[in-house]
Amino acid sequence: MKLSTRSRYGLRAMYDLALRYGEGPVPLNSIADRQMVSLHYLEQLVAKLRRAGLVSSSRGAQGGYELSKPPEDITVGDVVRVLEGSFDPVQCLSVDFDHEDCEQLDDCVVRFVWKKLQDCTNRVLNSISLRDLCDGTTNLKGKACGACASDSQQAMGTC
Amino acid sequence: MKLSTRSRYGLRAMYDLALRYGEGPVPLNSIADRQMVSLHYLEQLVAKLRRAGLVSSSRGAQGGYELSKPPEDITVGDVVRVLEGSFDPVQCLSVDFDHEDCEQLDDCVVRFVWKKLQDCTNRVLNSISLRDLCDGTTNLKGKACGACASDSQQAMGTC
DNA sequence: AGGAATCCCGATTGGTTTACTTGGGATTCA
DNA sequence: TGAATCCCAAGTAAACCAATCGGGATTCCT
Repeated sequence: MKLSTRSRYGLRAMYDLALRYGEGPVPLNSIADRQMVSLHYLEQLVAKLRRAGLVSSSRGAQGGYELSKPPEDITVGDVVRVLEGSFDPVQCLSVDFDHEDCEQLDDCVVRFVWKKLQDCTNRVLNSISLRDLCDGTTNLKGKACGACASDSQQAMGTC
Repeated sequence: MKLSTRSRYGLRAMYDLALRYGEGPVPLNSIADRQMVSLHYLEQLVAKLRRAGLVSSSRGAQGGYELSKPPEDITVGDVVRVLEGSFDPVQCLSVDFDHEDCEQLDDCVVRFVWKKLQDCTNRVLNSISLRDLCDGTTNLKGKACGACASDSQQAMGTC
C-alpha cells in the first residue's frame, strides 16, 4: 500500500502547474527547483502525463508544460492512475482480469475486502481536483469523500 | 497502491484459521493445500503473524496454528499492517517520521491528499473483522465503512 | 524409545521494480 | 547562431518480491 515517488513528485508537479494555469508554458527546470526533484527524473514522469493527455508541451526556448485542461477537470485520481499504472490493490479486481484464472471469484470473501478498499481509494482520489489543491487545506478539510453524505462527518473532516 | 501476495495469502490463511477457530491447532500444510500456497512461503508469513501476536502455535505432531484471539477481535487491518509493514501511503504520514525532514509539513496540500487516503483505507480495513469474513459476502455487503453514517450508502453497499 | 508430524530458522535465488543518472538529439525563440 | 527547452533511450545500484532449499527443534503417538 505504498505510493511510489512517481505519484508524490508527479502530483506536486501537477499542483505546481495548476497554480500557474493560464500563465503560459512553465519550464520543467523551474518546477524541479521549486519541488526539489531531479530534472531528468521529473521529465520521465511528465512524459507519462503528456502521453496520457493531462499536460501539453511546447518545445524550444520559452517552452514548457501546461495543464491541457482546467485544474477543476483533473483529479488526483487521474494523475495517480497514470503514474502508478493503476491502483487496483490486487489483479483479480482489474478490468482485464481473466476470470478463468480464479475459480472462486464471485464468492471470494477475501476479494470482497480488496474490492471495498479499491472503491474507497477510488472515491477519495477521484473526489479531489487540482483546483481543490490550489484552494488550500482549509477548503479541503471540509470536503467529503464524495460518497459520505453525513454532515457531521464533513464537519469533522473525517470523511 | 499494490498489495503484495503477502497480504493476499496471509489474509486467506487467517480467514482459514478463523473458520476453524475453537477446533484446536490447524497444521499449516492443510492451509497451504486449501489455499494453494507454497508451504514454505506461508511459513514465513505466519511467522510474522505469530511474532505480532495474532496467531499462536503449538509444535510437534498434532500441532499447528490458531488465532490467539476470537475472530471478531482481529481486523483485516491488523493482518495487513503486520504483513505489509504498514500501509502509510507516504513516509511523512508515518508516526515516526522526523518533522525535520520536510519543512513544509503542516501546510503541505499534497500531503493532505495522502492523509485522506490513509484515513480512508485505515477505516475500511479496520472496520472488517475476521468474523465478518466468516459470515460471508452477503453480510459484508451491508457493512458500512465505519464512518459513513448515510443509510442510503449502506443500502447500496457503496461505502 | 523411535519415528512421524509439525513448527522454526536462516540462507540463497531469480526476477522485477524503483529511483534515479547519463548522454545525447530535436525544436523553437531571440 | 546559440541558448533554452523538450524528447528519448539506455544503464545502474539498490531494494523488494516471491519464493525455494536445507536443515534443526519439539511434541505426540505407538
